[in-house]
Amino acid sequence: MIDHPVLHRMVSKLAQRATLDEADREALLSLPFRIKTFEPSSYLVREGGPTEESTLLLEGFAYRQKLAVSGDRQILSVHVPGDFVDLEGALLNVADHNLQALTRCEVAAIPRKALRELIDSHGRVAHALWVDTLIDGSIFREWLLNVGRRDSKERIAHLLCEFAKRLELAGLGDENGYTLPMTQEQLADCTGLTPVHVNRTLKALEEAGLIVRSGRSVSIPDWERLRDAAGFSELYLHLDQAA
Amino acid sequence: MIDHPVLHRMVSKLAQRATLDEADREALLSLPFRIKTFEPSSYLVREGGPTEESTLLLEGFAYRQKLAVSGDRQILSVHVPGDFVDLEGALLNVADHNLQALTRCEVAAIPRKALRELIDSHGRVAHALWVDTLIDGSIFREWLLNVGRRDSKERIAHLLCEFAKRLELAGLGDENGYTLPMTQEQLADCTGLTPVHVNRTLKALEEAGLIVRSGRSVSIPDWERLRDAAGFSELYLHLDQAA
DNA sequence: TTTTCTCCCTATCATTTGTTAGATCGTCCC
DNA sequence: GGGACGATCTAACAAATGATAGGGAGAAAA
Repeated sequence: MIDHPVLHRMVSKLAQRATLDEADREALLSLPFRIKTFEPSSYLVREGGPTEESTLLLEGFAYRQKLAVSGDRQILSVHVPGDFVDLEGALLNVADHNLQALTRCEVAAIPRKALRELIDSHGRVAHALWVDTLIDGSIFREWLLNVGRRDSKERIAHLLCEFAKRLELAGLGDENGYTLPMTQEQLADCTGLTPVHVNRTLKALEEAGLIVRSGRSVSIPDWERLRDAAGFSELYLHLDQAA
Repeated sequence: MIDHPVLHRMVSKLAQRATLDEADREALLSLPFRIKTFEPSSYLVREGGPTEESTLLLEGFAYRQKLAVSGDRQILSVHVPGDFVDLEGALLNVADHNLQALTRCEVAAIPRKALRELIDSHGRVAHALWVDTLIDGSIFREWLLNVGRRDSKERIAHLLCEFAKRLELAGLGDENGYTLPMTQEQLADCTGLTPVHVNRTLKALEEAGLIVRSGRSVSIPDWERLRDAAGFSELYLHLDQAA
């Protein structure tokens, strides 16, 4: 067991999702793992591949994606440090999507077997992890609404709102702004748009005074206005999800 | 406890997802519940509302949906008899989406409290139910890809392929065809299209010989061709997911 | 039978978004 | 400094999809 600050943050996050006693925390912290580093755009997991390990993201950003037969890519979710990505891997036999590094990132890779033993022996930990996957599911549903039924401005604005909230939780920004670790092409793949149109849309949002950009930093002069333009409501993030 | 055939089908489905012993099955079958009937388009659960009960769909079809502020609706998933819908309700404090009856349907409504006790006391049952929610999550991801990165023909074709597989599993159709319980407007809300365009697209699929329609029955003269046109691969349904 | 209602279907036109092709800008590397 | 590179940004045009409007068919109700 190593002593990485993100590990502790992860444990406190889980502790909000189910009542964990000292033994539960202990069991979580003594999970075996290997530290691995991935370069930007390298694959952590491939669709159709076996699921040997789950990964706790320690540093950097990663995303899940799937490819259409046309080769077009859809980004399914973006993960920040502290996220337990690919928890499905412990329970499902085959990966149904790809997991790719967004920035250079460092992860703790936990063997499937150890994780399953933890789940089988520690009901409350299993409960907390389950809630984690349910919140992931809620975010997928919101993205589905985003891509299916919002126009490009709302769509991008919504994504920016979600990042603001989630980066704030991860201690990497706040409602006033943050540094977006994505290219416009990746934003396009999150929203089902083309890079050209993302560019147009960002420009339009900026002209409307909803955001101010400088490089990849986004600042949000008026959170309420951006939120309203996006139709954003944080309900789906289940931030209240205490035990 | 009543003796509904769908209950037993549900238990065998779960038994494929984790090893369940006799006590586990017994516990599942003796969950308390109330039988309720819902008329088409009535709400079983409302977004933002409390989550008092989870519902096992016994007969009929239901769907989850969310509304954009514009009033546009996105259908998130469609459920068939035997599906344990709204299992999130047992673990999350607030519903993040609506659950609506597609056809007249009959459900067993299980109190949140009883379900949580079952989960806490029967680890293997919890495991099986967790896997169920993970497969739901996988389907959300595929829908996200569908809506985000497939054009209208592929999108509709993909939806028709998924229904074929899932209705087959529920004993309500097969790869040769089935009766679709949805209007074109609802298909539009599943795919992020407009009803007019769904109509055009269905016509185009029929003219291409990929499907034959008669009322709401769809027959599939050549499964391989439809599958290829849709870019459909059943991997994401995790049909293999045995213990 | 007539009425009413919902759904299906189509035509026409409008709009959003996509495509293609480059120009520009900053950074890294030599 | 001078490329080389990836990312951003723009313009002009094309294509897919949306909006509006209404006809028609079938089922249920009166």
